[in-house]
Amino acid sequence: MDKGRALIEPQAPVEPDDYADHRLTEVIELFFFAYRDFTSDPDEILEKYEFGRAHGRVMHFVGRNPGISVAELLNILRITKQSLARVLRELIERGFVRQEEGPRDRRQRLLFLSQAGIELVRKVDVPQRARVRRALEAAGPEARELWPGMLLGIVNPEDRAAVSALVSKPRVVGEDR
Amino acid sequence: MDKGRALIEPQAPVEPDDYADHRLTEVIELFFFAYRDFTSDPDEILEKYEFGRAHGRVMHFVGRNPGISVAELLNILRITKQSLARVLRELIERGFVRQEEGPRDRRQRLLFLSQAGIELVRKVDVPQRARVRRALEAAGPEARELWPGMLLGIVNPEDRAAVSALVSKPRVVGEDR
DNA sequence: AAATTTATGTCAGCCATGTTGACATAAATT
DNA sequence: AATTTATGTCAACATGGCTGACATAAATTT
Repeated sequence: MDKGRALIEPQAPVEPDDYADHRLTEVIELFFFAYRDFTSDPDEILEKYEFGRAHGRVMHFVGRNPGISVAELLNILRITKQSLARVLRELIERGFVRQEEGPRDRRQRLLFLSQAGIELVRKVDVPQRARVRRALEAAGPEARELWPGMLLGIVNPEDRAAVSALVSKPRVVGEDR
Repeated sequence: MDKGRALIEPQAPVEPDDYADHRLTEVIELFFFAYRDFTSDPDEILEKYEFGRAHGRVMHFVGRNPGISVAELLNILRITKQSLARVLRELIERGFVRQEEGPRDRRQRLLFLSQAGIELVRKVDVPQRARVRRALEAAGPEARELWPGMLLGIVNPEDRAAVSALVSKPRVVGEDR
């Protein structure tokens, strides 16, 4: 029903200003649609375990940062400790996450994935990674190098250094590949 | 505390497979962080009006597609009509959205932004557009052309045509620029 | 040693936004 | 005249956020 113009190469170039302006709208809307589908893969799998998106996020970041403290995890997720406590309790009770007393600071409860947790994270990652892989391949080699910088450009400037350090850590969960 | 490797240009190239594999993880995590900050701009402004993110989304897409039917809007948002009804009722009661009987099909309730709605959408858009503009500029001209295709590659294949048509429609809300 | 700060946990209640299921109405279509 | 479609509505429930108040143990400061 909606004809619209071609997405990648607009047929009739409009004025430069309008063009740049419209490109912003395009990216904003695509961001919404992309994220909507991007999150659907994990959701489906977690549902089978009676877990939600929040559980998936916690497991992901614990898996990527074994021994992370609760405070550090809170800083990544940007939620309150009360919100985290709920999902964390369930993950621990059901044996997907394990806590250890901090060796230096015994107040800390360092977080680790159990074997079950590692396996679930892997399972959740499969379709999501496949989705991103397809998008990277379709976009071509130049795009592959540009993706991370572009996404990082959306992040708040004051958080970029921390985010950059975090995402560039080598993979830990799934020592295989 | 976290050193990590440089994000954009890894210092020591690792094995090709590992590299590609890690790039996927990187993009997945960056997508989370980017979306987290991306949505924070609208949230702050809508809060002042005692509206939520859901109201913002409805106003955005109604503004972009004046005269859209409820069914079409539901198909964009992918939520249930009961969920939509709640926010839509508030938006209509408070005079940000207006309904008109469909001229051909009198069962339809076509949706339009009121003047107040147009103004609020513009207000909400300002920081979000600025954020994306900065990211586009920082990423360089090649990236600017690659963004939309890359994001579209994340969308479910069967929805791409519809999404593409939708986002490439010329701007309507904010006839100015 | 005592006082304070920090890391974490917990209880209780609230809010926004999603869900399902059932039913209602008017208009369009068969 | 019967059926389908577009929309709305009621009710109940789930998830994942939030605030505020308070508790405990360990580390740090005075």
